[in-house]
Amino acid sequence: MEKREVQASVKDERLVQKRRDQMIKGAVALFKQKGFHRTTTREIAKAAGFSIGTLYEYIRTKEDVLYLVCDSIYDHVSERLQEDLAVEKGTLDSLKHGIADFFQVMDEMQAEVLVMYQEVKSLSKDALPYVLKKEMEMVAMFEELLTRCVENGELTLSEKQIELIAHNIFVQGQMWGFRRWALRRLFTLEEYIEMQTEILLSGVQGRVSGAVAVPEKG
Amino acid sequence: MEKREVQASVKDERLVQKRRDQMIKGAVALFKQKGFHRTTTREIAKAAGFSIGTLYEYIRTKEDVLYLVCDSIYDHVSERLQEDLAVEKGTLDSLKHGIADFFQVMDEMQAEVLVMYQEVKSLSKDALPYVLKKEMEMVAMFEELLTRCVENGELTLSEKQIELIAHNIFVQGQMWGFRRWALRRLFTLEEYIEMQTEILLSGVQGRVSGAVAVPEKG
Amino acid sequence: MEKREVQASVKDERLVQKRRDQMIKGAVALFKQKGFHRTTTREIAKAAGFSIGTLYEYIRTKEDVLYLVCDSIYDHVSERLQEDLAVEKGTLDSLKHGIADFFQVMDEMQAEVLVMYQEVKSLSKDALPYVLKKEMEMVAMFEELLTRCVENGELTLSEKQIELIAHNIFVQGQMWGFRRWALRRLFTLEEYIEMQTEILLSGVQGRVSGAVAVPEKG
Amino acid sequence: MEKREVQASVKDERLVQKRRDQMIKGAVALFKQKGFHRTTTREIAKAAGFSIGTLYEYIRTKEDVLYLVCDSIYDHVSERLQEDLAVEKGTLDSLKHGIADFFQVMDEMQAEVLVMYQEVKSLSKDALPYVLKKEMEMVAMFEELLTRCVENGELTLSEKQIELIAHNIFVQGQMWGFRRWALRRLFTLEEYIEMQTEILLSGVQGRVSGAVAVPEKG
DNA sequence: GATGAATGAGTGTTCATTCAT
DNA sequence: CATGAATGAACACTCATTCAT
Repeated sequence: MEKREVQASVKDERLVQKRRDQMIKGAVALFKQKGFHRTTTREIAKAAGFSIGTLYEYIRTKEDVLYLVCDSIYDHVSERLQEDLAVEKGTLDSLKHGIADFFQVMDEMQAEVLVMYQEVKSLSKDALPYVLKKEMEMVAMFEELLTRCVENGELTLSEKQIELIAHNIFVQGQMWGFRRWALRRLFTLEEYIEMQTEILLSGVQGRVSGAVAVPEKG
Repeated sequence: MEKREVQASVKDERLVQKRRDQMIKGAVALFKQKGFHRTTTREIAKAAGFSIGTLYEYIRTKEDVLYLVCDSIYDHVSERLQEDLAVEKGTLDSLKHGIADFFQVMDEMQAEVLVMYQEVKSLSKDALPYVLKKEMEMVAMFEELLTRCVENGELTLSEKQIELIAHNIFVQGQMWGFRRWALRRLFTLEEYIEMQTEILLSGVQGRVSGAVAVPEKG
Repeated sequence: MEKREVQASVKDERLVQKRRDQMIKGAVALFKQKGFHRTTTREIAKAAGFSIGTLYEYIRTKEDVLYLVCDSIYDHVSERLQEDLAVEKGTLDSLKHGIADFFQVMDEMQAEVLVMYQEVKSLSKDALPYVLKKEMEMVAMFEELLTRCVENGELTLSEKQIELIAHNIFVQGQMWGFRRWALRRLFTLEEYIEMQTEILLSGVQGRVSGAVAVPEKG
Repeated sequence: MEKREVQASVKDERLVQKRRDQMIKGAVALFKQKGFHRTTTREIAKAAGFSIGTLYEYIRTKEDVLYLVCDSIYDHVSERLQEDLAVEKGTLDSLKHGIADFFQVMDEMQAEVLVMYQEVKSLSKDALPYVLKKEMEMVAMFEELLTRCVENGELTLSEKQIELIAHNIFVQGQMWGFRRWALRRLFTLEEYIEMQTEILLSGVQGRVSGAVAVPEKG
């Protein structure tokens, strides 16, 4: 997908990237603490280590910062997931691995995910669709993983079920990020990964053998 | 739980309630449209049908409005769920019914849920814990439903599994509300309810007979 | 002509007028001193005797202040000129009287005229045509005075000459306002009025009979 | 008159002149379009064909650019008028020629004149008197032309009348520049020149003999 | 001499909150 | 109780100017 460009006055691309990285890092910390709206551009500049004037050499509006943050998050997550997809297997193990990886990234990037999750709606009508599309792409990665398993005969799932389960995985990943105040008291990340995967696959594998329904009938 | 009081200058309790209802109704519409931060107190007053001066007779700060909105939403949802719990059954059907009901409420109150979901973090350190506690109470209702099923022998689940699944149900309910831009294209509410329930229970029921795990072991 | 409305948040029309009068008065003084661009809205508010917040209850943008100033100037000048036109004479004396009156107003409103003259171009594409139209109306008043004299046989002038002379009168009036740094050293207002009128009419009357110069010599 | 110096860091005088010419040319175009205040130094630099850093090698403040522009305009106009004065005649025709020339320059340099006219007041207390003096010098040229005619017996005018008429000529010239939105619809430049000259001289000649109107009638 | 990244004081504008009527 | 005019702290954003390279 085409990158939605955020205009900078400074020409040196390397410098732009460096400054934006500083910016994003500072902004995430602030947004996490006080949210996008309660954070001022001056605070962002300060956290990034430069002046307000310099901040505006690299963005055009405050919203650009938010967009840059969201974009960077998705980039990181996508990159990680792509690695799992690269291994062309279609086995249950590769699926499990993908899920575990995703949950792990969500754990590592907890701050960023939280921010993104609560602030996307603040994006303009211009940037929102772009970010949403990125999200769909990530869901699509899980659809891909699931489809491969189905094609491999490891799972029996309808198209719609694949889509729903992909969404579930995605949301459960985010859930670990933004409900950690509740979940952390109950589970370690490893437990969470294991238990969610188990629930997911036990329900889903059951469909392979039709055995699930038996007790209900019996 | 103790109600966290929002102070009003007006003494007449009935009037206070009436005005706040007007206020909440107007505020939800506005928050849904433009979010808490982009909505001004003047707009809230106008949408509520009275002047800015009057608004401040019934609240102390803008944040009070948000708190009132959140509180009202939870009240509505809780009330609805309590009805399901009231019927002391512990059958799978009653669980299914509870889930369906919850998803339905989430659908009906989509606007409110969305608002609450994206704006809670804007609550002060004072109000946030109170709202979070309410959320825990709702999750606890599902734990209760699940526990009864386990006690009734309809399901076999550990304590931790109950808690996780309760969270899952809750999050999937919210998911219908705030991911509807993606889900609505794939499922009707009925399909969504049916499919999610199926996945949830097939995984979970499988545990009753141990049949699910077999393929994994084999 | 339709008044171009400047929107106010305050409803009480009388109050709006009062506050705007304060505002205009303060603004003219400031604009005269430092020009529109170098004057801050805060300064305008202070000069008007209220806070910056209050200022913005009566206008929407800084430019509104400029428009209000221009509008008010034209209103004052027009009003004064209308009185001269009201007396339906068409004599040379009535023309002289009109010119003298105009120059006098320009003298009295020197500050305002200077401001308007130097700052109109700062008006937006929205307000500018409206102000220009007002200016044309004022020129038209002199055309009217001149036309009556021609109809009365007091002067012999072509259509085009009437238009040009009307413009000349208008510009000479302004000239007294914005070139006073040079003119004041040479003439009193009375002298200026007398001499300009003489030049104007001697040239113009001369066309009728050539008699003009005679009485002066005699 | 002493040139008011604008300090430059660069020593090479030829280069300084070259860069400033580029600068003035670009600045006039921009000032005409958006006025002095709405034009940024960056825009000026860009229009001039070099960087902001370079711009500041040749001026000290933004205001210097305005001064340079004004100065350059007067230089051009003066130069042109000096040519007319050089021919030491003192005839009515030479006066007419001078007026026509001035109006023509005002037409050609319309953009510049407009700019200068509307922005002089933005000059600092330092530069303003200098520019005003230049203006007086130009008025003085017309005084000179008129005085010669009087000395030659072609006109009969008092000192004060000479000064006033010189001002009138000057202002009517500018008027063609900054009121062209109104005048262009009524007159061509040629018509304007002819009609203004006629009015001016008929009034003024009339004083000599009262004969002015005669030829027209006869 | 030329460049352009960095700076931060300053600007127009908004909006939660108060309080006299 | 209700109103809405008044307030001013706070904010996003701009731009003239500097200076290290």
